[in-house]
Amino acid sequence: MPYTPQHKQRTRERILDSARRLFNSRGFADVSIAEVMDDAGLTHGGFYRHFRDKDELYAAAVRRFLCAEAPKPWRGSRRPTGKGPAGKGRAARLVDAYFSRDHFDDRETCCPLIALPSDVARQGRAVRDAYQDVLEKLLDLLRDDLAGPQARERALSVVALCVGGMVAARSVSDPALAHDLRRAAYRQARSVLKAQPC
Amino acid sequence: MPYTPQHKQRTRERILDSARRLFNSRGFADVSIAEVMDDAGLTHGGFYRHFRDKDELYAAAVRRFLCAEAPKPWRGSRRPTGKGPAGKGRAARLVDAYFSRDHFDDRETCCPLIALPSDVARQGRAVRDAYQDVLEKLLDLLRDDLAGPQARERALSVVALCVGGMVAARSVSDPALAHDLRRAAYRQARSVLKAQPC
DNA sequence: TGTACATCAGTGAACGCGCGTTCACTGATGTAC
DNA sequence: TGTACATCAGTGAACGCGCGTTCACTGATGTAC
Repeated sequence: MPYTPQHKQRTRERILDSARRLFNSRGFADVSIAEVMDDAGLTHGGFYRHFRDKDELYAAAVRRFLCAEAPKPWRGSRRPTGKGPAGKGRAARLVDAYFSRDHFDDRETCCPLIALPSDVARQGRAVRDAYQDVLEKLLDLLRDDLAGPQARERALSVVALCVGGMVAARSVSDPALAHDLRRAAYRQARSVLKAQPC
Repeated sequence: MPYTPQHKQRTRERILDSARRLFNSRGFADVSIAEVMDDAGLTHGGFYRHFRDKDELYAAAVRRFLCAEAPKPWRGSRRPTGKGPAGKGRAARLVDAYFSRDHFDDRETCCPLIALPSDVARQGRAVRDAYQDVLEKLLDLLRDDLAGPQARERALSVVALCVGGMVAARSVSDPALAHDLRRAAYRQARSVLKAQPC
């Protein structure tokens, strides 16, 4: 058994990190396998030692966000503007980070939920499964911090606000409108988190 | 002057309708100019009598949704489940239609805001301008029906819920989760419409 | 009214290019002895 | 401990294909006379 199994796995992870960044910023169709391999420091021919085809790479790259150590916006970085109220819950910190300017600007390592949704909607089951895994992870993190019978419903609304606020803001050309969309969705999400079932 | 100017414009509109449906359901990169022209009953060579390049077609196809006579979900069709309360406002009827099962299933002639957002986010200015025009149209329709200083902010939140709820639901593989996302975003949007600033 | 003409929407062959995928190979490395 | 070997991760040329775009052309039609 030449090379250790760890060697192959590390290479695979390098390929996935490259794929994740390239797909996030340029989409599935506009990124070639050769580019991904080149970015990972390899040549294109070796690709098929690691993945069956380009679709399998896509699904694995979407899911990679979960495995990547401490995904940026989910680390609970603090709110960019001023100091928030003390004793903020984990869900609130997550939402702050999700709607942050940094996360908006970060096209490469941002959450795939906002980088790829309409791309993914047209893909096959494997890719949508991966997208769903990421979405459910976000949902769980939010729901853990909410109480009451409406917890899941409220968490689902917040997910919709996260995805919609960010993805619509990115698709619009006027930065002021983008900012307003992001802030309005953010405030609404925060208010859903705070609200007793009203 | 052979052919009437109307002749050329009608052809252009046929091309745009084909492009809109094909881009909506399969995205920008996966649809070829030849397919669009073929769908419009033409051959590919004539394309450049109508558009400078494929990007210009994309921008025009996104905007086409506004010109298309009575865009489906915006016509204020009634809520699919039961009879809503009488005297429903235009914004409420719009939101009902937007989140309807029909609109969710309609990949071809649905609103481009949910069919293309992450695609558009990676495109140049012209395409994002077109996307913004559609988004602002939706925003205006909602805002017209709201009052108070928070009207714009609330309308922006509803737009984020529309886009996020629908696009996330479409990108997920489990139909039950898709349904829950769509319903949660829908209820939240309705509650934002109803709410006095709370 | 009828005819010759100019225009230009639409045709279809051709172009260069980059893609996903295959495959014969190379060479670094863990294992057997 | 040292060496021969088998494995298989990685290389790079090659394949067939479809793409966006160009261009010489055709032929339907409005206009001038």
